[in-house]
Amino acid sequence: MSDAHTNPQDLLPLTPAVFHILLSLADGAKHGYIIMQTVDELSNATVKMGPGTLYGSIKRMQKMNLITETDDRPEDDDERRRYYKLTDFGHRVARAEASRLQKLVNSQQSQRLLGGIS
Amino acid sequence: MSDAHTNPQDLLPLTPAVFHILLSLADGAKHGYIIMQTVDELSNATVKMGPGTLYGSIKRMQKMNLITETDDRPEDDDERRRYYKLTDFGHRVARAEASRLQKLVNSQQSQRLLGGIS
DNA sequence: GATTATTATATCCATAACAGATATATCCAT
DNA sequence: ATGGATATATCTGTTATGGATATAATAATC
Repeated sequence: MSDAHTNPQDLLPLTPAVFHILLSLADGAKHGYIIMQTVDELSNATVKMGPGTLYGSIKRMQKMNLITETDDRPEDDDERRRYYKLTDFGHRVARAEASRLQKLVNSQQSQRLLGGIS
Repeated sequence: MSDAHTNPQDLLPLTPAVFHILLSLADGAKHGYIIMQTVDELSNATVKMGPGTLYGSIKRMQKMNLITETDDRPEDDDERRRYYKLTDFGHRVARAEASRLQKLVNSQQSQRLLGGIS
């Protein structure tokens, strides 16, 4: 569709909200409300994602083909819930962003702050 | 002034622009134009910070007491240049943000993307 | 069974952050 | 002296975010 020829690098850097949503979906499909809670936990309550940011981001991420809605759900599940999962492309983009951040925090400059190097 | 009693954690998460500027100042005072170039290099040209973002961020960061302007400069230096350095508070905040990101990329979810864990 | 709190999605609006264009002026090399 | 790079600064439009509000279904309590 709109990816395939798109280099994941071209989407970097991701906005923090988008990256956190991708991260929370890394271990499987989730619905919006759980995504919010996961982000809260994952970030030790540092990142508080309100509904505006969440559902707005979800819409944009669908257009970018980073995530798709899935019908896969448990039986007798709350029907209000809408589940989303990573696309292959979304997975590649998430990996690229994780890698970018990893390099950043492992950089000379970051290590100087954290460690430190003299 | 406005910090001292402020917990660095309260300012997290930093915006990417602010964090990159703090990072670029981690090894010493720099002037704006060099900060821009440093950010470009530091991010492997992924983050391109235009003048609007740079000088706007610098203003905000001064108000937040993350950086201060310094008179310390080489002799016969281009007088247009304005040098900025980290405050102690800015240093602590930068360290806190670096630490937060480090935890994030070392998290279960990130490792799953990068590695991976099954 | 009625009532309340929680879960869940969605939109709206004000603000903040950002990207890019424009402006201005100095420095440096040719 | 002319032109290109350096350097700061502001302005404007766009995007992202946070928080409030709305609505309704589910679950818990009484």
